[in-house]
Amino acid sequence: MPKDNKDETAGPSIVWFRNDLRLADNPALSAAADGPCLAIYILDDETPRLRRMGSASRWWLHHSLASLGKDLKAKGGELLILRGAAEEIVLGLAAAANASSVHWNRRYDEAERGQDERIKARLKAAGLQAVSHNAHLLYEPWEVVGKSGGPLKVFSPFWRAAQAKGPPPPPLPAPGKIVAARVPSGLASGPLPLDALGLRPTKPNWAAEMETCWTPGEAGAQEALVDFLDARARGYGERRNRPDIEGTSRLSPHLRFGEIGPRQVWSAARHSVESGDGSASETDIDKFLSEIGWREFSHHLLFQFPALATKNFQPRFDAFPWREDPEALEAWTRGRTGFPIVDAGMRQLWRTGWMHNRVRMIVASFLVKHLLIDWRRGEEWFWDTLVDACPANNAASWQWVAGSGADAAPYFRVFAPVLQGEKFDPNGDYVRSYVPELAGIPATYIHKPWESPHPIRARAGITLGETYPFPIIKHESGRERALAAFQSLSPESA
DNA sequence: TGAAATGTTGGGGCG
DNA sequence: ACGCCCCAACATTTC
Repeated sequence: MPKDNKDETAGPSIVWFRNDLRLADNPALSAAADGPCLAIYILDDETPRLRRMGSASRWWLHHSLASLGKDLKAKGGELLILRGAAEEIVLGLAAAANASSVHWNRRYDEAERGQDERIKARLKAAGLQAVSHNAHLLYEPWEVVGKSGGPLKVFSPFWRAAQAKGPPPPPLPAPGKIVAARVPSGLASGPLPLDALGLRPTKPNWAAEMETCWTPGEAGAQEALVDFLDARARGYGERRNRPDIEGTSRLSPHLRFGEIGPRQVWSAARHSVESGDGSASETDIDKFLSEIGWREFSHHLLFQFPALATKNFQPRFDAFPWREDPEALEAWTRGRTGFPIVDAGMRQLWRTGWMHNRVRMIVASFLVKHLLIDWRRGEEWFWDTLVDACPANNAASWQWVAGSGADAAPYFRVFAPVLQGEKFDPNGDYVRSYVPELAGIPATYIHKPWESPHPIRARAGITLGETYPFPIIKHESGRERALAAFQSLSPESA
């Protein structure tokens, strides 16, 4: 960045916040905050082909923007909230403010990249600097390549190649002080109060419980990371699979909105091992960082294959005989499949905007294999209901489970909901907290209430088919039907 | 980052 | 004492 020869008479810089709602380790902000700057966020529901953010994400976004606004103000800056087609807004603002440069951190979704390219070209044509930075990933997708120079389609070689590039650069500090430039008047669409975006639910306030279990914003993200590394990272390799305990970092929505960046996570995690004051072992931390690796891999795949959310990565899956079954889909989304671990997961998602990763695999496998419903229906539901819904992770993970993805789970891997429940929620505590009608069933039967002796159900106040559903499909027959359906596809080589 | 079926082994009960 | 069966417990393969 031309720092030294900055023309003092030139106009302000603009920093355009997107998926990077933080002050620290934010290269675009640091570059723009060199002098007077305008910090903006644009809610763009208008540009064609841009995927409209889901409901749960919008709730999160509201609070994250509120937090960012406060944090900027504390440094002397100001966050301008805008709404509309970003291309016209950025160009219009840059002209009205007589800006000298516009900075942003890169996005990796195809439509978003296209938008950024168009804006960059127009800004440059207008004689401005338009500079993109990396805040979202440890390594740019195009930097990690195989020996032959091609994209890597299997996780392990990908992650090896990425790590072989050496440690990522250390995170940047937050700017010490920010000078807010004067907001030009007479903009076609001027700054709005945050509430005017209407990001929060109104009619039924379905976000009530979400308010109690999340702290959106940079401070909440840092707190989550520190809590995790200090107290919960020990034994991560095992504990991460247990939905009944707080064994994961719960950083996903913070990473999604860039309230914390992967370089900060990487640096803090490595430091906690090397300094010896973290509780976790080298193995635990490597396992944790490999989850960051999966996030990188998802973005790598999305970059190589932009249609990741809508098209099978393996074309042979185009012939898959998916079923239309609105009733089964509804039972799945509402957590009424009759399989307690599946229903608990779907209700955790609905109530908290998040689901434990192990349970995500179980419910996804159930939708795609037992119900034979297209993975895209699941992807769409998750997109709307997850606070961490991300174009890369959500699509890559669904394709992974369906078997249609890169380095995907083999088609014959069908999760058995009862066994998974018994293995990873052994006392049934997770089920009890999200399927309260089963609370009175003892651990022996909590994952298969239909097998419990009648007196036990009576004592627990359960009448199957009334207070809790019968399984909507028998596991064994669902499994066989799924295997037959997958068998009908042409082999991988074709 | 499965599950189920099938195969193998080895200890103990028992005729 | 010996072989036989049963069946965990583990290992392998098949889907």
